Amino acid sequence: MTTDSNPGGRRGPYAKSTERRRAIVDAAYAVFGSRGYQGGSLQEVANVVGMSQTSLLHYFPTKSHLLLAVLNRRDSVSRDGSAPPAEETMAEGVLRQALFNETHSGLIELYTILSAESITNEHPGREYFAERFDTLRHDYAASFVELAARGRLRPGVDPDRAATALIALWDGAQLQWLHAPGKVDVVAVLADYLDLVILPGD
Amino acid sequence: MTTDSNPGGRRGPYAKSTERRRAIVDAAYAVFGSRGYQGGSLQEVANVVGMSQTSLLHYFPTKSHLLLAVLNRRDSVSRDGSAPPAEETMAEGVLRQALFNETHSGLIELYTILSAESITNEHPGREYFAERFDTLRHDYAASFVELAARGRLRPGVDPDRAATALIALWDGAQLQWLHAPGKVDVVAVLADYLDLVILPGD
DNA sequence: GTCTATACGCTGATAGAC
DNA sequence: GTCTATCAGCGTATAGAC
Repeated sequence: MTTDSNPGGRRGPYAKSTERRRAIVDAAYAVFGSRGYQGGSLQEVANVVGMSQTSLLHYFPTKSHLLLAVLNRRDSVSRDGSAPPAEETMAEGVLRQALFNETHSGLIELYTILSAESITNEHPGREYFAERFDTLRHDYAASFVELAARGRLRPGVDPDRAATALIALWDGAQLQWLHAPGKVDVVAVLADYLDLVILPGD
Repeated sequence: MTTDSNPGGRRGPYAKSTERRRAIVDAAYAVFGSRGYQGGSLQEVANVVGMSQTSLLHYFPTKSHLLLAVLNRRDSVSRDGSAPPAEETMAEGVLRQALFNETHSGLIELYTILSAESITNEHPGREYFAERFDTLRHDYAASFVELAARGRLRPGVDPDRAATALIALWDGAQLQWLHAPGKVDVVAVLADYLDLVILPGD
């Protein structure tokens, strides 16, 4: 079983190469996270890795390619927090992830800057974020529908709009938190909303 | 009565100069709004105005100065929507403004991109947004406290966190709206939340 | 006040030696 | 695979003629 990212397998001749790629993406993750895509440079990424800028381009032909690699890696990073319990409600999952994010501000910075930066027309991350928001809305809406079926969604609450609201609340609260970490409690804000919308179980 | 922006008064020798400055800020507003601060260039702003890039620097010595002028102008632009009724509740004001924003996407783009971009350390707009969020939280919290005093705030809702949530919801919903205008209804999302938190009057 | 000319750094990207 | 050398282009900003 071979993949594009590791065609030779773990012990193959490309093992070192995939390791190097991983180190580059790690560095780019940090650079783009703190300066944005437009604000970060390949030179700076190369410095972090400890290689020349041209060597970096040997692994990723263009800056756009590197960004897409970072974005695809982001998801796996964010899931490394702790083993998610097999049986976990949507609300529990949201709060656990929000709590995890508090200790990984680099992740939030990357997400916040790039999701806003990518609304410009030619930004290479535009499609990624449009699709991501679509998927998130769909998934959370499904969770709210499920709650409604069990009579645990507050009457009058629309599942689709609640999904949009939950995501919006999360992103917006993180933005404020990045501007003033001491003045905003992201987890509490999310918990408040979920308590408001989801009725207590039996 | 003289001000820094118009030291000679309306008919003074600086009238043409202030007019020119206004045109430049208008152009910068459009350019930074669609490409961000880092993504936009002085050359592009100059092209929109119809002057050389160096002439532009005659009015604003650096790019940072221009950005600050744009940010300070932003507020007056956003208030031009329609004469706000003298007696208007906080909720009505929020929804009216959100509705106005729908027809001025450039304003939202500017705000969304710059508020995220400015979380990077050396961004010239950093202070502006930190203070802006502070002021907004304070103002909305005061409105929620007032509602609570009249028994119109849902029991258990914390005014400070509700203020943070309202702003977060607004920003986050606009971000999603910019990525997929047809799939997100910002006004509806805000109305849902306000209906949930504010109890109906007598 | 407006322009041309220009300085000078940094950008992403290419060519080619080793 | 990694490097040096180098490219062309764009960025902000300055000097100085008119």
